Amino acid sequence: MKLKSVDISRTASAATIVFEALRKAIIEGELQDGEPLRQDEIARMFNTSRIPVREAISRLEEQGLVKSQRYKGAVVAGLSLEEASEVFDFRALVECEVIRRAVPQMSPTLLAEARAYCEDFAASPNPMDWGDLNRKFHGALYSACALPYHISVVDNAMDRIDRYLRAQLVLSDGMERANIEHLAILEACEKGDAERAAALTLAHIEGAKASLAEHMKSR
Amino acid sequence: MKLKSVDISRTASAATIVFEALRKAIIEGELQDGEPLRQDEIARMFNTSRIPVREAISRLEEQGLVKSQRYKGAVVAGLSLEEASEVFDFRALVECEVIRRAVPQMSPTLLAEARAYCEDFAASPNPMDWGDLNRKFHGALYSACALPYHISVVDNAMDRIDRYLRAQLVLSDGMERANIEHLAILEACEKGDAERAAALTLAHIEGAKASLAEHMKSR
DNA sequence: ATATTGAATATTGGATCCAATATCCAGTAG
DNA sequence: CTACTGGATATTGGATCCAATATTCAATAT
Repeated sequence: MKLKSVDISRTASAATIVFEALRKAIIEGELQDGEPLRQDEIARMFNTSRIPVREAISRLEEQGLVKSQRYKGAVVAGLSLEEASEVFDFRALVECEVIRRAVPQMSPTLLAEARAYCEDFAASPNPMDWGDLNRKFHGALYSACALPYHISVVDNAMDRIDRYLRAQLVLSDGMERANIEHLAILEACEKGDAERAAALTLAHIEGAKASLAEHMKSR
Repeated sequence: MKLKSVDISRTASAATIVFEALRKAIIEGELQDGEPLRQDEIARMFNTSRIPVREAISRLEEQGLVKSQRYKGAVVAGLSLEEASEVFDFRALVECEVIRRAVPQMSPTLLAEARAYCEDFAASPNPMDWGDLNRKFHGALYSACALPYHISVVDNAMDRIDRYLRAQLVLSDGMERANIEHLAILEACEKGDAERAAALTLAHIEGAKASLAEHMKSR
């Protein structure tokens, strides 16, 4: 039978739609740290009832993106400088290993894809897109490692600090340096030098951590 | 005012109680891989409605302990050998770093506590307790590292493979070897030798991985 | 006998309603 | 004027009901 088929059983429930929208709003920084999430208000915005909203919020809490207190509601979970630093340390540990194991398995197609994201990142005039393209670039490289659990954990770590990185990319000269470092990482990958790619990734993450620490302290 | 006070706002909701009970049942292997979780049945067991049960299940899904399909329900998420192996590799990476950073900060009190768990583990006649005491031992050592995010991530990784480890501890001679390795790790910690503790932890985890692989292949 | 259809049942997803708790504010005592 | 009390309002947690989908199984056609 010739028919463009779709797996209907995987269509999104209302709860999933709300979850993804809230997650996006949080990691992009559209919802401020500490901002309360009112079930009623969100339900009205999505034209649904509070039940799927509650499910979405409880999932976000499990992901560490919101904190809730019984009968008081949920607020966006912000990170202290110490907490954010720890997440960076964690990323450094895991992402270095991921890219080390990814490099030997990168196909030319994948490298071309990563290069495209890298160039988009450098060329994009819209700061709102930087965070996305940054993640797409790194994600493309990491995807070659064939370690789905590692990648899912890194994604969650990234979710927690994404909004701070975005803010900092916009406010400082972080954009320029990020771009130079991306090119260096990409080059190491293209040459098949896993150790160098890992070392550069380490520097990239530690640099971002230091820069963010500077930025958060001054605030 | 002298009064033994309790923070009532942190008392557990029905959803939390169900979540924790299901989580425990899954990681202890009481619920088989692939076993469906019927909302109605669970609700009746806890004498509540399906609403908190659904919230519990959606949290479990976010933790990766169950998988659900729209309108079909949730089942306990089992791991293939490859998936389990990846989780072990991840644990090796993170737990080594955690114990390396924990060793310099271990107080005599903490070491005594860890030794107590270690001895309980060795002496416990009840296989049902082994998994618990094993986690308490490692958890006690790790708690000194003051890296709460790392620890929470390790906990989640452990949740995913706990039931397989338990089954294997019971069925093979894993218990004996685990005990010897625990003592060696503890000794390294007491001597303040972080690198040795990390190396022993690595061997401990890789040994468990190999042993589990053997066990899963034969099944 | 096997495959297909359609009704009956089971199960999940969501809406609405009620109860429990928190928050806010006016009133009152000191 | 300040601190406490009590009620009005807002918000969350849970129960019940309804709609949408899946599953099972009997009936039927080939």
